[in-house]
Amino acid sequence: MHTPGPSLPPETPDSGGDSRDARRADFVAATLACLAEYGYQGTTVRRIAERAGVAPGLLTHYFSGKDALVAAAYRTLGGRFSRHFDEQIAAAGKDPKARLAAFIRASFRSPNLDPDLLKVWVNFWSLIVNDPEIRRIHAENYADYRTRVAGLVEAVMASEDRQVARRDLEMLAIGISALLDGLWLELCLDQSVFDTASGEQIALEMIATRIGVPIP
Amino acid sequence: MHTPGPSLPPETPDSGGDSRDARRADFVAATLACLAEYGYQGTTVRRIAERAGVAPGLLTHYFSGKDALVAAAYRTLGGRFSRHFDEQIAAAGKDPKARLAAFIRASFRSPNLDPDLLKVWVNFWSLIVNDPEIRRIHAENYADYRTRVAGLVEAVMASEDRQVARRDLEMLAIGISALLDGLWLELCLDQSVFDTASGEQIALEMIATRIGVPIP
DNA sequence: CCCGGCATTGTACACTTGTACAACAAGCTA
DNA sequence: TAGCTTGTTGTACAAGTGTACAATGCCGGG
Repeated sequence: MHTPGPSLPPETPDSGGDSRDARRADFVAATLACLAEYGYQGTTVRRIAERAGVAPGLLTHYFSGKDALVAAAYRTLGGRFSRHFDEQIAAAGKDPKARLAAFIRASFRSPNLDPDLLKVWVNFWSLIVNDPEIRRIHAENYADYRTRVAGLVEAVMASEDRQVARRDLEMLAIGISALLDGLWLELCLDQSVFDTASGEQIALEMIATRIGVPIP
Repeated sequence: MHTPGPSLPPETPDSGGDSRDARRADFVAATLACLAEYGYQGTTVRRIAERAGVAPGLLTHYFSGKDALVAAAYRTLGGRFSRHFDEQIAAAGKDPKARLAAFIRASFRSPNLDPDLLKVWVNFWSLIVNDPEIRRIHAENYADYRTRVAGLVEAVMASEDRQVARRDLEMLAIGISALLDGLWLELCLDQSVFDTASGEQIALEMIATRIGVPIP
């Protein structure tokens, strides 16, 4: 799957080389695939290695251990989501309402709502509770998320000549992200009750009425 | 902790006796305690037995295996929550708005928001994804939950002489339960961002504006 | 009083887990 | 080509997993 040899020797001590990062990315990809298919319980070092097409022992050569690999996978997935949101918002142009709508819709469209990714995400949620490192990453992700939501809402309000107190904006952001998380969660646990299109509509309506501004 | 001997021999084949149920309840309690303290990973048969003050081998005498015990624990916890909701709603009297408010408030008050119980709940969420039996139980719980929410909202609307289509009511119930679940989730993952009082307020405001009726 | 049937114990078993490590392969420098 | 570094393998190891089971204790009914 990969040419084994490194093309260049490490130049600086910390930038461990490009091929090394690519190999680490392979491990992360294999880990996410295993989490999606087998859950955290079934995501063993051996299965990850098998998925990556390498020997189990190689893991400790690229990561300090399984925990570090899982944390890296969580970081990667969070970054991927974040980038997806940024892209969709940017693609919506400059109108604040369109940007908020694009963000909400992005929460229910690929690659975010790939059922496999949802399963992975729920697994990470359960890890947050007990693993301090994963919790630290979550705290960052969640803070970024709330900041993003608050910014989008603030822009919409400003465009309507309405001022919102900072604290109200924060509460609003918590409520909106909770709604999206909750819809996401249930959609992940059981996709037979409602589908992504319904989830999108529910979120749009609830958020629009809450901030008192119709969203296109 | 328990008198070991059975007080009465089994009368009928299926009602296996009272003491037997009590013993099973002990196991369930120990399992929930372990889930809260160590997470699912750390909830081993040996630790459960230690918590219950019995030998590990006794588990298979009361349950077909660890999976069955965990499923029983999930069922127990869901039932406990459900009962808590019923009580709080009933205690609120007959006014539909007061009843809805009581339900929302109950979501953020003891025993529901005991941090330990939240940790347990998140662990179960991650199990739903991969365990069919747990998923089945969740489907029941979630259906009951939505029915309850829909009923409360419908009563409020009726008291305001407003009719809501069945499908709109269902979507409303999904949105409200998603909001509550999302707030619950974040409150569980990281209690430093907002507290239960804020969560309660956010939920009340968001739901009240959504259904267009102020909630006391 | 003894005895049959439970509840309960402690342990053994087969298996899986994450990690460590000696050995081999392969390319670059000199 | 020799030597060195690095990637990679396969396996071994200790620890821990859920479960099965013979043995023990203890009670109530005859």
